[in-house]
Amino acid sequence: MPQEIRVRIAPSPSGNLHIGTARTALFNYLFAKKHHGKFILRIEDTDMERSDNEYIKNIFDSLKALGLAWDEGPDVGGEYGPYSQSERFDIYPKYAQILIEKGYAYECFCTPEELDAERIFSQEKKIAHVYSGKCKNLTENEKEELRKQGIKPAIRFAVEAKNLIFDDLVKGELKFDTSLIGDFVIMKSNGSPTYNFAVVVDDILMKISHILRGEDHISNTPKQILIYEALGANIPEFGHLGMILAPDRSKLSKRHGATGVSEFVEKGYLIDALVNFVALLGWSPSDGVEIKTVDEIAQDFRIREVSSSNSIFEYDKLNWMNAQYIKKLSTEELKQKLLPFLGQYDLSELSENKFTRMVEVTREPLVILSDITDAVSYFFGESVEIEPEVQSEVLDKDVSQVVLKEVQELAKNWNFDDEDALHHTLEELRTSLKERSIKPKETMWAIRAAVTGRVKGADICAVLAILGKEKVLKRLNG
RNA sequence: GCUCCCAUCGUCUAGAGGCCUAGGACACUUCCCUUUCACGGAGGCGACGGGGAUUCGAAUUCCCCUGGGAGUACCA
Repeated sequence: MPQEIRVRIAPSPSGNLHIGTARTALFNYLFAKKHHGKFILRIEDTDMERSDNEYIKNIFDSLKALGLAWDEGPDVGGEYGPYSQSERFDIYPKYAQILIEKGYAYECFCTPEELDAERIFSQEKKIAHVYSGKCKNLTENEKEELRKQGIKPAIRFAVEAKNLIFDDLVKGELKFDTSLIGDFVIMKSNGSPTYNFAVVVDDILMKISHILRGEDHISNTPKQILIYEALGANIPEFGHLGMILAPDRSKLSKRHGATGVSEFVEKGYLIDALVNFVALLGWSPSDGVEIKTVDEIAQDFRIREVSSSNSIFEYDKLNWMNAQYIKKLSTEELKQKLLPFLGQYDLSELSENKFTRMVEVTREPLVILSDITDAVSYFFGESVEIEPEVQSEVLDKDVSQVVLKEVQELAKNWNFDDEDALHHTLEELRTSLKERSIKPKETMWAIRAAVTGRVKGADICAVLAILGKEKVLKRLNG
């Protein structure tokens, strides 16, 4: 690869940063990193009606959170700006004009009605719809006449019929018959460029060397290559990634849960886990070790080895990976990340030390951060809600009643400030009750059920110590 | 309809003619550990969509079918 490697991600701010866009961004970033190139962010906000500043901010924030720092972009600037398409409006007509002068484009005065009629006609004949090209050979006089009628022309690219072949970085050789494309519009009659034209002009001007994007763009590629050729520009390398599909093999949409990166974060997914997971959709590590940092992945990344098929977004593995990343967090880091999910509790009930201890003993089964909300509920409040099954399966049993009666008295003298001591105390309790043929398990369950209202949860000694004598006694008697 | 892309366990994938009685990860499952849940450890279940062709030999190459996906706009 001779020239400088320059890749870009060009999201359109019509929604929060989509997980699919995030993956495309990641692969571009990985490719740039691997080849010591530049990663560029360009905002395609041409469609003013659907663009929103709030989404631009979301895209910035999400990309940053993902750790995908861009070298050039709307906020940081760069040599080839501006990087917001809305600020580049005046540069497109110029290039359209050049194409007209060189005979690669022409003005089209067809009305939407005429165009619709053509389309319906081809549909009925069951052939590929191709614009007839009837405006291609309009004389100057005819054009002048049309203009006088007040018709504003669009500009169409005159497509030459030929076989177009290119070597896709992930799909391999791709072939197209351009006669099936038809002369397409590059400038709308309102003066704004169409997507296919704007991207090419921007990519040429920004010296983009490699275009890695979703395979939904494959059919745009021949049109774009034609424009590159007509403009006499270097044609970049293309690589089309498979799509990310929902488990039902349809397009991933809100119906399937979160689609935006920020939504995953709000649900309690760790951004590192998300990136790692998404990298594994299409890419696989050469050493078989799946948990890796972005830098490690970049070292090992080879675009030509990326899978060319679509992949399905399954939560099972994401969940597993998220749990792995949670395990790697220090308790201090975890405490900070957990805070947003503990809003409904009065944290002042707990000292800093007890709060830390609580996190330590409840973190093990966490899959997503928001799991903490439920996992920790019995630590707060004076009384505790007893689950119905716990009541009938445990508390109502005679053994439990015996145990609790015993404990209610004994606990008054327990040392709740020392977890180790508590541990010994309970061990003694188990052995002594065992002599009265009460199983250790039954002893522990009875206490756990009465104090937490559940049959599962954190180490019971830690729970008792964190709750403290007052709350425990109250619950034992409640 | 037309054009294009894709096709290995349920899912993500390894595999680029013999190393494959197809490997790994997640999920599922059995057992162990254990005061519960979980974690962890040791096993198990489980796939080359179908049919031709090339070859001594095909998951790997070619063709057809089937299935899935995408595009088909003066949207991006």
